[in-house]
Amino acid sequence: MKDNMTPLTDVLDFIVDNRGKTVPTSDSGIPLIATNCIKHSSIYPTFDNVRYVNDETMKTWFRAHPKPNDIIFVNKGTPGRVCLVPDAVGFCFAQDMMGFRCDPKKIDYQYLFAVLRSNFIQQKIENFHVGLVIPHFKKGDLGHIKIPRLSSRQLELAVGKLYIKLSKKIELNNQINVELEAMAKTLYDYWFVQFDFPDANSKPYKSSGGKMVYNEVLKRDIPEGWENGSLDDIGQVVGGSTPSTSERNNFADIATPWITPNDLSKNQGNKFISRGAQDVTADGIKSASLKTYPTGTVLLSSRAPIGYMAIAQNPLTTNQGFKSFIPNKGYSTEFVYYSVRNSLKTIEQYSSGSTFKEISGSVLKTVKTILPESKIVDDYTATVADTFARQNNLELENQQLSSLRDWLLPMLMNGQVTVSQ
DNA sequence: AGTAAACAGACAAACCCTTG
DNA sequence: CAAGGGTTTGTCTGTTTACT
Repeated sequence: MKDNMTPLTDVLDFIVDNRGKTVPTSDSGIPLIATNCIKHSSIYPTFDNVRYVNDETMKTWFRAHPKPNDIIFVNKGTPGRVCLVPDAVGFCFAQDMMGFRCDPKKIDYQYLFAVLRSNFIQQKIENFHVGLVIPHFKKGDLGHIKIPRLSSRQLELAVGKLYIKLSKKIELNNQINVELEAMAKTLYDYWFVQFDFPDANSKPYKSSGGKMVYNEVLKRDIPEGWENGSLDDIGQVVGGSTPSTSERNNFADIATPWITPNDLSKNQGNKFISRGAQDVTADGIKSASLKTYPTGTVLLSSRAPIGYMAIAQNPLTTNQGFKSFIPNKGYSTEFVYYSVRNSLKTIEQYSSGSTFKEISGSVLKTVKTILPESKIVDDYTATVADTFARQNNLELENQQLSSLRDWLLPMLMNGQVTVSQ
């Protein structure tokens, strides 16, 4: 790395620091973010499990508040995670993190932000962890974090801006995906919940007076010709398993993809999955009598967090935390996906267990659902197939963008690659 | 034998206390 | 009172045990 380094503390103007004391919260008011809101999947803090403080607390309790373009630095739990403070701040923060305010005469916040997120600095930070119980980064060690400097401030700024631009493109793709998802879901609801699928004259069926028949099992009117059924009717329900983890031969980096709920929680937001953290070998498959599921299988986590869903992008298998639907009963992946999603509330209600909730395969199979005429299902599939393909492409593009970003950053930092300004 | 539930450990986050 | 540390709480998940 560069020989030209500046201690982190030398480029900062101020540090927002509210560590060590507990904020009184209230039911509403100004959002109070905690360390779980600082994630590298987002440039800005997210508002997960956010709590609130009232005006009075906001004004009097804190030592300081973050300002736009401050860099929030987590120093407890998983020290080193950083996010930027957006232009409209809209939140305050308390313990276990600090806010770095850059001295604009000395460094651009964009560059410092990119550097702090680099593996190079993340590893340095890890080396300073203290605490026997909880990893902890001491404020006093900030001066030991050395920031590599480039030949000019202009170059640094360009690097920082490039990093942020790539990150923003990734987040934009994610937003597009959220909207595509809403569209496909809305269409499902419109066709199969409200029954306003296009009739023979391309008019919405129910609203245009399409014939409805009372169904005893579902206890409501459904379009004539449709039937009641259960989730067992729309796909083959299969459960995964875990080979003995003490037997090293059961696992490998590249073999048959094997998905655990943990892979989906890390993958959050992604609709398609190709592989998890570990693959299982032929030995592992044999010892746990695992079955491989085909592309297009709909995965549903069935333990602890019930309801993580994903679609197999290639043949794979899962651990025991999943029940999956192989779409081999005449209903498409697209239809199965939303039928299951639409049943999640019931599935959660049917789950049992004292330590944590779990839905068993046999109970899952009994969850009632509607079985439309196959032509309507086919039409739906044809309509949303393109949306699914676009979502998949955007997810793949994001994987490429983030690996590009993470590959490029160290090259830029050590001068192997340069940016035209 | 295969599936479901319980157990227990790991981990992370939120919170609180002590010390200089 | 700031800063550094631990305690508590809660969640997640692989493994074991129990039950068809």
